[in-house]
Amino acid sequence: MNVTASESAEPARAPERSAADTRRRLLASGTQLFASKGLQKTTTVDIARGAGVAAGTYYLHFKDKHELFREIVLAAFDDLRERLRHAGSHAGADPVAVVRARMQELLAFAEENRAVVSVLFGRDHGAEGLAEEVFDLNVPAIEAGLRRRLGAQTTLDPVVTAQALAASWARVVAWWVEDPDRAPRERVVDTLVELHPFSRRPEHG
Amino acid sequence: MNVTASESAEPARAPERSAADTRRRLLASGTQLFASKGLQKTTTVDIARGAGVAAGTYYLHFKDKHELFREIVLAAFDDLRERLRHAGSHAGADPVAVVRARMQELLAFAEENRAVVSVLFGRDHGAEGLAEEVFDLNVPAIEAGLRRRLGAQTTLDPVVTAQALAASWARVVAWWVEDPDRAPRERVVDTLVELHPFSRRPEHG
Amino acid sequence: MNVTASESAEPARAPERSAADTRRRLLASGTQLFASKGLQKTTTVDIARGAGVAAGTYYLHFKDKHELFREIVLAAFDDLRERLRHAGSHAGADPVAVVRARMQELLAFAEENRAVVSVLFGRDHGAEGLAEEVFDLNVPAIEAGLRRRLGAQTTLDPVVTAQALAASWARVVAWWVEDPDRAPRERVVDTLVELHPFSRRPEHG
Amino acid sequence: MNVTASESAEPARAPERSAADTRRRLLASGTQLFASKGLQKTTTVDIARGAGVAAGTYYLHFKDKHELFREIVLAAFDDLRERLRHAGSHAGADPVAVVRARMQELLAFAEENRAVVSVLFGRDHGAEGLAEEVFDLNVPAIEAGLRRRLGAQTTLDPVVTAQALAASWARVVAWWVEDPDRAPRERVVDTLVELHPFSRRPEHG
DNA sequence: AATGAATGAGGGTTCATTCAT
DNA sequence: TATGAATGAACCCTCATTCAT
Repeated sequence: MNVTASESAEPARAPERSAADTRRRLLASGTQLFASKGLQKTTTVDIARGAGVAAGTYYLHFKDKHELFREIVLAAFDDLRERLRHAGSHAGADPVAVVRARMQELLAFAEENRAVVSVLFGRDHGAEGLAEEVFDLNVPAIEAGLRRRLGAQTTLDPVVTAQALAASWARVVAWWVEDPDRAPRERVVDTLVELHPFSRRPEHG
Repeated sequence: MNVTASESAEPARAPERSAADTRRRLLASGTQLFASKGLQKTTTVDIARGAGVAAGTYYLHFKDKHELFREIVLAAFDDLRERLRHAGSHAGADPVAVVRARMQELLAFAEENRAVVSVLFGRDHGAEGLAEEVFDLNVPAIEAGLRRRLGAQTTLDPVVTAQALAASWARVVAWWVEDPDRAPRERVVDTLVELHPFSRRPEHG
Repeated sequence: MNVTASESAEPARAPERSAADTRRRLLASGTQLFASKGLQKTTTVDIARGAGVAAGTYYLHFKDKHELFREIVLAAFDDLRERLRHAGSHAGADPVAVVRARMQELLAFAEENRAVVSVLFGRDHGAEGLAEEVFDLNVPAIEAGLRRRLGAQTTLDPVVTAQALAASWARVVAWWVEDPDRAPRERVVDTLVELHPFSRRPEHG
Repeated sequence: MNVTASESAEPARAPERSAADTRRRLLASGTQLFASKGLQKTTTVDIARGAGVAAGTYYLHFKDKHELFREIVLAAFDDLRERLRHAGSHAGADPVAVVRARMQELLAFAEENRAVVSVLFGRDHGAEGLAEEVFDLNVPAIEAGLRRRLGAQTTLDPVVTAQALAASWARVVAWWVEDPDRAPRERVVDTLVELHPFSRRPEHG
């Protein structure tokens, strides 16, 4: 990943104004701007300026305005998905515990990546549907989990439920991230867990 | 204005290419386009063309590109809100029955106003937040209802729950309206009702 | 010109909403608007509205936007010219007395026709040069007067002097009319008279 | 930046199609067009074309249509004011000599900057009052000069006189610049000097 | 890799003028 | 005469993208 001329003399330092670094700074600048103004009101020139480079430099790293957005969204989703998977697999066999672990992880992620979460889940700032599409990719997984657990004994339609859950998580997390003082983190987790169908007491006694 | 039943004295027809009619056609054209391409990709020229009038005519009826959008959103929300209120007030005292009546009304509205629902609840098409803002206006009402019913005996935070519910309804309705064959209407209603906290069996036997 | 149903009972009154009246009102509305916003920022629709008629009515009375302006300017100049001629011819043979009489008349006219004076002499509001052209038509007359009186004995070029005088009168009158409290009318007259070359004491004794 | 006399080390030429150069060409093009057609009839596209660049390039250098105009007017007035001040301060103590020096400088300036003078003093081409406003800024200085010299012994009101003089200079210079053959430059100077109140022989003997 | 000036298509908006009623 | 909705050309301005250096 790095360093053109690292022999041994320089223990760690390198001309870290390298291409990779510029790319990183463009990503950071873009994330910031997309989170605050949305895709459509953010210009490539703004992004470049925010990264401290000239306008044309942007196009050495990304083929057009949308590629940077795509990159941010895809990387963030991959990261988040990985964290959620991991959180779930460590929670034991109790489905409610898994849900809780995942909600906790979701809010932790949100707290650490506020700008990114705004881009992913915030009300559209002209995102052209990418974030939404990627988001939809995860709905089937939710649906599968529901099917597995709920079986046939409820009136809950798994597809509809998956849509509902995904939307409520996205909304709550985006809302909370805007201002984490709106509610204590644990309260949010508790509520999301409680709202989940798995928390529902068995149909009969 | 209501020519349909005119006596006979009138020569024949009124200027039926009246301003009000053009305005209506612009609204229809705009709704269609906003639903399919979003606010930002829709041009005033498109809207005018869709209404069968010249570009400048748009501005005789709406002061700028956003006024038409505002008009659609505000009128639709007013209409919907009224229908929901009415549905609720006819459902008796059982809170679950109220929820069910409202979900039914919501889906009926969606079926009758597919394009409008896309604009209201669809994934942002560059809506500049108006639909979202208006939507938020309704969250407090949901929250108040929750507070009244849930009391202090649950772990559900009313604010968080309101966000979650509003988001899930919006998403489900937008998703369903895209293609009503995705699920039978009653199935959707049942699911939404079941997911609502009021359907939850009381905490203690 | 008028009256659909005037029998005889009404001695003098007539539906003075006749064509001539509409025309007059358009002229008045235009004068007002040209004076306050200038030719270019005034729209024909504004003029019509100001006259209490529909947009299209304007074109029944004036062939285009400029004809109304032309009318105002030409009529006002004719009126002013006539008044100045008359004032001069009543002032006797003393050239300075003639100048004084004319300056007095000019300021009287200005006071009575503030809006019109703004249009005629005010700083261009996008007047497309008509007022200026018409104004120039009067410079030769001033020049002729100077030639007659000054003869060859001065260093004053009559053409240059005529330009200078015309411009100073126009400017002073427009400036004064904006707010007549800026200087007492007689003071303005005295100054203009004093500045006129005829007030200059003879070259030699 | 000043390439003209570069040694030899430099490969050959700098990007002489530099921003500063383009900016200069836009200013020149704008001055030309404003002088001939006025602010309002000049389009930014015209200006760009006149400068040999694309339409959008205009906005890299000026934020809107008026900024270029402002720039021209302000720079020209600054320049002119400086030259007049300098001319006056070199003319000795005789007030008439000062006036003469300034009138000479004014006409020299006009001859060297015909287009700019048209913009500054020409009959309004829809200038939106900027030139006029800036012009007015100079009237108080004229007024102060008059007050100092004239004292209380005349009937001349300094404010009115200042308006009259400023207007006559502006008009004469604009008129003369349109076609300098209209009068020999010295003749114009002589006339303006003679018309100035300072040239007036003392009130008594 | 980087620069940054330049490009030019395209969108929103205005308004003088027309014309069917 | 009057109405007033409609027209459509034209203008200002933005910004994603290119390219010579």
